[in-house]
Order: sequence, then C-alpha cells, then structure tokens
Amino acid sequence: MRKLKDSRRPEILDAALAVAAERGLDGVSMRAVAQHLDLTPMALYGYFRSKDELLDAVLGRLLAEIPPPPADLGWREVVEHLANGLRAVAVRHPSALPLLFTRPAVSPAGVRIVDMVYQALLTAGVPKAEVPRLERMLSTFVIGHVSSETNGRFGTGSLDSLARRAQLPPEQLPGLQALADQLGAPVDWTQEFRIDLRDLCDLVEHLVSSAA
Amino acid sequence: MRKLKDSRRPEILDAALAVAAERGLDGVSMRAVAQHLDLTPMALYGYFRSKDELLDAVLGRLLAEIPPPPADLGWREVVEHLANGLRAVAVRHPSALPLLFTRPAVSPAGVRIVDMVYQALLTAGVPKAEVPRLERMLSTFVIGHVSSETNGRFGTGSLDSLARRAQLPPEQLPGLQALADQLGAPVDWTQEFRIDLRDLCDLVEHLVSSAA
DNA sequence: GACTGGTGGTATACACAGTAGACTGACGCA
DNA sequence: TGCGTCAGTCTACTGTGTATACCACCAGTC
Repeated sequence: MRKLKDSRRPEILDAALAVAAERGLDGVSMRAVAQHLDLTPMALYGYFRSKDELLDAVLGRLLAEIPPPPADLGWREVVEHLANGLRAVAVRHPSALPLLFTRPAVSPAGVRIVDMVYQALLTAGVPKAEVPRLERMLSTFVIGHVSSETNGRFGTGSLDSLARRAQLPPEQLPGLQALADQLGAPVDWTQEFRIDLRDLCDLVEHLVSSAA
Repeated sequence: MRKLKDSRRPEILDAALAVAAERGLDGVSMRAVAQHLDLTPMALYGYFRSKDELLDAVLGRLLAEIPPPPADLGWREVVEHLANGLRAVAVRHPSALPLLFTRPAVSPAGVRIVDMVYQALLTAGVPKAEVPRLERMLSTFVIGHVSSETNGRFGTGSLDSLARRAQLPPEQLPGLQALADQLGAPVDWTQEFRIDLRDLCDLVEHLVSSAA
C-alpha cells in the first residue's frame, strides 16, 4: 500500500466541488477534476487511491465546513446549530449532497459531529441506553430532509405534483383530492425544517420527562 | 419520441434486480442486464429510453411490492403497515435500495402510497395544513432509516465504531467515551425501527391534541 | 401474390469512464 | 557523481451508455 501525498489534497477537493457545481455530481470524473487543475488524470492517483476515496474525502470536507457550536449553547441550540450548519452546507454545495446518503461518513469530521450530538442528548437528560438511537433518529431526519430538499424528492413545485396526480384517476387518490388546495402552495423549506426539528426536540424532551 | 414496447418490461426489471443482487447497484449496466436475458444491450432500448428510465422503473417496481393495507386498520396501523412494507422490500432487495434516495419516486405506486399516508393523517385528525409536512417528515424518516440501515450509514457493527474512534484522540470525544458500553452492543434494527415509528406517531397524536 | 407496417431484435461504432504500468525530469543529499 | 524520492506524464486496456443502421418475421389489406 503506497503512501499518498497530501500537499495538494485540499486543492483537489475544491476542484472536485467546483466540477460538481458546474456539471453535477455525475460530471465529477477524474479527467474533469484533473483538467480543472491543469493536470493529467493520473496525477490525482498520487493523492487518492481511487475515485471512491476521493469522493469520501469530498464528503469529509463538506462535514468539516460545519462550524463548531459556541460553548455556551443549550442542548437544543447545539442540535439546531449542527442541523442548520449541515443545511447551510447543502445550500452551498447542493450538487455534492447525494454523497451524504450514498456513503457512510467515516471522516473525523463526521465522528466529531456525532459526538457533539451525543453530548447534547446526555445533557438533555436522555438515558444512556437511548442516546444512540435518538442520535440516529435525528441525523436520519436531518440528512434525509436536507437531501430530499436538494435532490428533488420533495418535488420541484406544484407543477410536478399536478403531473404526478395525472398518472392516476383522481378518484383513486382521495387524500390528494382532499388536500388539493394545500398541495399547490409553495413551501418555505427553511421554516419547515425548523419546525420539524423543533417537533423532534420536543419529542426528545417528552421522552426524558416520561422516563423520569 | 418513439413509442416503447411493454411486453417484456417486467422481465427486464426482474433481470435488473437480479443483477443488482449479484453484483451490486453499480454492477447494473445495460450490458449486464441484457446478458442476463440473453439479449444484446440495444434490445433494452426498445423498452426504456435510457438507463435512467430503466432505473426509475426499477424503483417503481420496488414500491409496487408494498402490499396495500387491509381496509379496517386504524391510522397508526396503516402508517406502520406501509413503513414495514417498505422495510420488507429493503430486506428483499438491499442492493437496489439506494434508488429510493437518489431519485424522486414519480411512479404511480409512489403516488398511491403518499395518498394513503395523507388519508391516515387526515383520519388521525391532523389539520389539513399540517398533513403534507408530516407526511414528508414520516417518509423522510422511513426512507432514511431503511436506507441507512442497508447502505451502511448506521455502521456495520462495533468493529467499525471502534475504528472510527481511533481516528481521533479519545479526549476529544467525551460523548463517545461516556457511551462506550452502549456503543459496543449489537442493535436490533427491527425493534429500533418500530420504536422510532411509535415515537413519531406519538408526536403526531400530540400535535393533534395540542392543536384542538 | 405483392405491399405495408409493426414487432423484436442484431451489428457496428463512438465518446467517455476508471485506472494499471511504465516512464521522465527535477531536486535534495551522500 | 550518483541515488532516492517526489510530482506528474503517457499509453493502453477494459467497460460504459447509446446513436445509427440494419434485418427477419408476421398480420393485414388491396
């Protein structure tokens, strides 16, 4: 296993993000990244053993962009800070975001974030045995929401939802029919994200108080 | 835009799933699927306009595998039925699962499922204006959990979590340290999924009662 | 019987992907 | 002077999605 250089690794990750922004994640090829740096593709293999490893590093870079929360925050604020931090990253790098759900976050930055959530839940009074589960639930929601938002699972507006309905006879979709007027309205995703998060923190608090 | 044949579409989707099971989702190439059917790759283009369209159809097939809930279930049971149905699909086709989060579910089967959740929430007494949000929250969790479980975001066991910790000095990870004994234990994902879902349904009920 | 149109494929070819392997040139140090 | 390491190049192989062109068959219909 040959040793890898690391001098220009950050530069390469930036190039990969730039390419992703310009041509989408599928456009991130070794050739494209190399070209962005005026290099040959094979030069990258001195820094990353494979394309997969490069993409893992890109994900690590994304997570590292989340600023650490100030020390004096309460547990809810910590959770919100981290969640909003991830969402801000998503806004900055929407096209790179699918990485979040397609590969495990094994980078140091990822571990650090999980640890902060653990601490937050512990100070909230969650029993030790429940902490890992609730961390998984929260992170699943946050990553899932942010990812759905940017990759289109939540639909790209009313036009889309109308088109989907048209595939089936309306009488087979009573729920959609009953909600016809709600579904046309545009959604403020930032607000929805905040409310969902508040609800989930309420849930945590509820579990704490009912366990006591 | 040429018209597509549909006679052998199901057969092709089965072949794609079989290839995914054998060689992983990345192994699903037009050539591999064709070979599985003793065809040339180009024969598939009579049935699907592109590989993307084929994969969308595979996702539709997965969702169509979820059995419709019996008519006499309460709203919580409907939600649980659908959630467990999706999870069962995930167990049957783990390697195809990343499709769930990487492309929007625009198939009729997907629309039908969303509609059933809408109906469930309405009968639960959720105000119309809140229904779409809660559906998104629930589906985000369900898809996210199932997807995390099968694609490894939840880690592949204690060995993995130990390895992750080793990347950083332990004194930087007080949360992980405090939970050392919990984190080694194996997790019953089926149970965790059920408990999470129960908690989320409790949350829905709480919102209903506090809105009244 | 010839003509037409649709169905269900094949054959060939192109541009692009990841990456193995061998190589080149520059630089620091003995 | 010569050796080792670093940084990057060049070439080539295999595999990918898919456009274009073609062919064989079979049901009607004039």
